[in-house]
Amino acid sequence: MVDQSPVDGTYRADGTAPLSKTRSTLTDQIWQQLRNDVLSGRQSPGKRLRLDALKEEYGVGFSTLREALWRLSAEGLVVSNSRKGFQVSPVLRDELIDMTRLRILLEQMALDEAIQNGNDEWEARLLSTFHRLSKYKQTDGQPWDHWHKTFHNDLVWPCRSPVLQQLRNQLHDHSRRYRHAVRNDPNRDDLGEHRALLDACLERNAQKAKALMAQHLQLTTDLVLASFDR
Amino acid sequence: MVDQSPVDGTYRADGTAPLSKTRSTLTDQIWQQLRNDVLSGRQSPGKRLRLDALKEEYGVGFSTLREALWRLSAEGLVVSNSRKGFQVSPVLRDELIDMTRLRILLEQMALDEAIQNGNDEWEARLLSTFHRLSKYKQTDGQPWDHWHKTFHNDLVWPCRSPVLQQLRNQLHDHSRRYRHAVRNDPNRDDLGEHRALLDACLERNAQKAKALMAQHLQLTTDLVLASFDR
DNA sequence: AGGTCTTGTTTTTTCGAAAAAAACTCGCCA
DNA sequence: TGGCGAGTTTTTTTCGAAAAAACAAGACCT
Repeated sequence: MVDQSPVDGTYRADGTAPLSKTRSTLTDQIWQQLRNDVLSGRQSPGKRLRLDALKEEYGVGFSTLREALWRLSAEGLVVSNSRKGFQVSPVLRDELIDMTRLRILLEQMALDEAIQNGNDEWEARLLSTFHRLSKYKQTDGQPWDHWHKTFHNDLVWPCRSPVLQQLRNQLHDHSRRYRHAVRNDPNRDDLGEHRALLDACLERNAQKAKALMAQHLQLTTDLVLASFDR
Repeated sequence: MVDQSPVDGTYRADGTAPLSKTRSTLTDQIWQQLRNDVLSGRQSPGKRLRLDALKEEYGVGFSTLREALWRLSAEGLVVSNSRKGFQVSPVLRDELIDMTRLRILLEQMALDEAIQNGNDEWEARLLSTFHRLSKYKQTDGQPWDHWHKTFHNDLVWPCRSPVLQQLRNQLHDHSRRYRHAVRNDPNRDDLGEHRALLDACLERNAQKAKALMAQHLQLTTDLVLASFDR
């Protein structure tokens, strides 16, 4: 169970890795790129991933690609068809429903514990991240995605269960693939929903926060499902 | 999120893959072998995995090994230290505690739904698997591990949530690494605990089953923790 | 002694070539 | 028409060599 978010949590618009003492390996970089492309929908669900084509596209050798692909396949973002190459995991209506149900449960669990343990630093963090999130619209793509994920992570920041955090992240990332499949509803008040969550946390009102979280996740899912059925 | 149990669920004492139309790839086989060795403790926690040594030990080339290792690293069974090779993930007291808490919750959730949906086929399956499990002792290693996992999977077989099943399996496998770290307590009644779970399910007594499950998992954990502190 | 520079050794990372499979083409036949 | 099979092309899988990085052992300096 490796933490699957960028190592240091910093966000860079161009996707470059931050400089550090030890340069990261190529496999790592390509993994990150591919992962991002899959999550953002640039590599669309179900698409066959031919090694030759990827070699061109990402400018690296076979082994590097295959290492990255196996990694993604263990995460479930890519499926490997024995001896018939790789393919971006398809999106399935039922999986989305199933996943959302689990997500709601896990997020609520984490939220409960977060609100129990929350302190000043938490509040500061939340406000700061919310402020940053408010600068972007969902249609802004990458930057919005980044701060959105960060905000949701910050919401449950005081929850001291790495395993739970890990599972949350796993499901969050998977959901992103679905979210990107649809154009966003223009008369939905995204920011408002997040502000409501923020407020409930500042009030330490666990019941309210959990209810809002369920609504928030369910609403997104319903919109995606609606577009599925068209 | 790929299902991480052997593809077809059959068990073979010698660990050979079942014959099928399309032979599986070498990477797949090595992944499975390495995975098993890590879970069974044959490759002990924290151990540095040198490529050269593995090349000898498993008789395959670099790429094959690295693909398998990356896969395991995505599952969290191995950690990759950028440019400093791989190592079996160490076991951590806190992680075990954390994981157990989550496991209890997920298992209970699944159990609830299973008991709701359970039917005749379920009962037959459970009895059959329990019978097979009863033929082995925990010290028998692989075969016991196999039927033990199968039994726990069968307990929640009617739960129709692939995502939940997936997460359960993930945590179950991880726990196995901890379980194997200790000699089993001789005056613990393993089989009895499992029979009690079986009975509660046949009675469709969800409350009882959930309580037993919590006890079952917690007891194992406590034994492991005790040996940690020595 | 403690630090650090140099140099040689080990280990990991990355690449492209060769082997092995799979997919495709096209002619043949029923 | 539709299925079968030989031969060809494409694509994947596997390997070992070469490059790059990490590590270890002394030599030297303060």
